Amino acid sequence: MTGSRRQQNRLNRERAILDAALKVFAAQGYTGASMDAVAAEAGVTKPTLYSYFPSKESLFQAMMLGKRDVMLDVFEHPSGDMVADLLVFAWAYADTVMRPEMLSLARLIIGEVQRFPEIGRAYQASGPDHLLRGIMRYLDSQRRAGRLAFDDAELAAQDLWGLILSAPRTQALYMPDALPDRATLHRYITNGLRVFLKAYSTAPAPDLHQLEALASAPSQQVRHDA
Amino acid sequence: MTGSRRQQNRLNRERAILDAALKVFAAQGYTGASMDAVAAEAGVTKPTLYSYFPSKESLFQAMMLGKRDVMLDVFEHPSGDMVADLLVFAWAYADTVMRPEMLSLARLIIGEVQRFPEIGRAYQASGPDHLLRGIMRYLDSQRRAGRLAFDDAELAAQDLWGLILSAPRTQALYMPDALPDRATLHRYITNGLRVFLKAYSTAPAPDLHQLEALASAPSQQVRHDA
DNA sequence: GTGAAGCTTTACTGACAAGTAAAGAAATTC
DNA sequence: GAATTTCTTTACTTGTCAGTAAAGCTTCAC
Repeated sequence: MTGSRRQQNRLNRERAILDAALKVFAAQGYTGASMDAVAAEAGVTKPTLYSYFPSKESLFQAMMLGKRDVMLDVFEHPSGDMVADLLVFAWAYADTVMRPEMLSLARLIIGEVQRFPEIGRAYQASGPDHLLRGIMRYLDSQRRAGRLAFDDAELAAQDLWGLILSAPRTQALYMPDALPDRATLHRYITNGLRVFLKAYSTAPAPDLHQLEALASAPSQQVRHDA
Repeated sequence: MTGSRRQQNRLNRERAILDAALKVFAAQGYTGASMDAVAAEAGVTKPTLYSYFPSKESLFQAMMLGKRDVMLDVFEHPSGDMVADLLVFAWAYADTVMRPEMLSLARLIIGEVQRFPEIGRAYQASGPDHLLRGIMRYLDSQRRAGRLAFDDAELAAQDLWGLILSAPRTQALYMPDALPDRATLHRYITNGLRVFLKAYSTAPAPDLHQLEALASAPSQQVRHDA
């Protein structure tokens, strides 16, 4: 029904190859990764690999462009409680972006962006920019509801981002072996939201108290595949 | 006086080699860069290169560890006007960290950190961490003077950092061809400081007016070599 | 079942890069 | 100013990797 058995095998193998490519490229970098290593990791031999992708470069591009992380549309279902929404978003975002594989992918993109500028642009558009637009829409809705006050939604969204996770993420990029634990993330998130609300909330101070109570909310695992 | 002519030549050449190594490694990555290319860029041949550094790896490490950017001690000479100090700092920091060579270096480190973890740690310690401690000292002095209020100086310093430059810098890492112009940086800096002061300043609002007046202060070029 | 098609594998090629040996040039010492 | 030492270069070796040609196997059609 879903194609012949041959085609099915082909698709499975293609996926296996792409997964292997991600693994090997992320570990070794573009130039450091050998096609033999990718083939071995995928359980395939090299000419088979070349029957799926005509060159190393095309494999890399296909893998990267297919990997655009579908950035959680957490704000699609707002709860009506802004602080709770922001906390859910913050944890979902942290759980996505601080995963070791995601950090490896980011390192790979950053490291190879001079060689493959399109990949950097594509990632920026489908990841950060997409996320930013989601935040902007949500913040705007809260502004219309009178709960937030700002002129420039883009700046406000970037502030939220920067306050919550820029520090631990930047650090994680430089030090893969010292990923922050959940208590540390909690500290960043709580503090970041407090500062954000202090700067942008129309309520004088009350909603800050929710933060401590809510901060230890369960952290949802979030899907992030292609 | 400063050693024999031979030794002098040797030092000059070593510096030329290190400069060339930075250039080539930053452009091609560790695996992508060839020792021939480094030698050519330095105006030397390969065996000469190997007489200075016994291997590609040792050259890379020597180059990177020597390159720790001496992060501006802007806060060493506070003016007494906190908003003016913060603006000077923000621009000095922006001028250092957003330079194309600095961004290339950061990309190189991030891209190779899985291969050379010590380099990531060394960079983190001499760059961001060193800077952070400087900011903390300054913010603490302002808190003692009653102009700022916060519990955790480290979080406050990271907030300042994150608000001012995390967005343009992150974006620049992914998109080397689309560096923000000075007007854009101005926008980030002004907004970041406004949010920071709103969250942390003890003054209700007055000092914010200075921002617009001062924001277009001349941007000092800052030295940043090893 | 048998023939034909396509896919996969073993085995190879050409190019390039890290690192080196021995010849050649330059500077310092007496 | 000549001998020696040190540094630099030309020319090479070894290994690795991207990409490929031809042989072998599996799957589907009839």
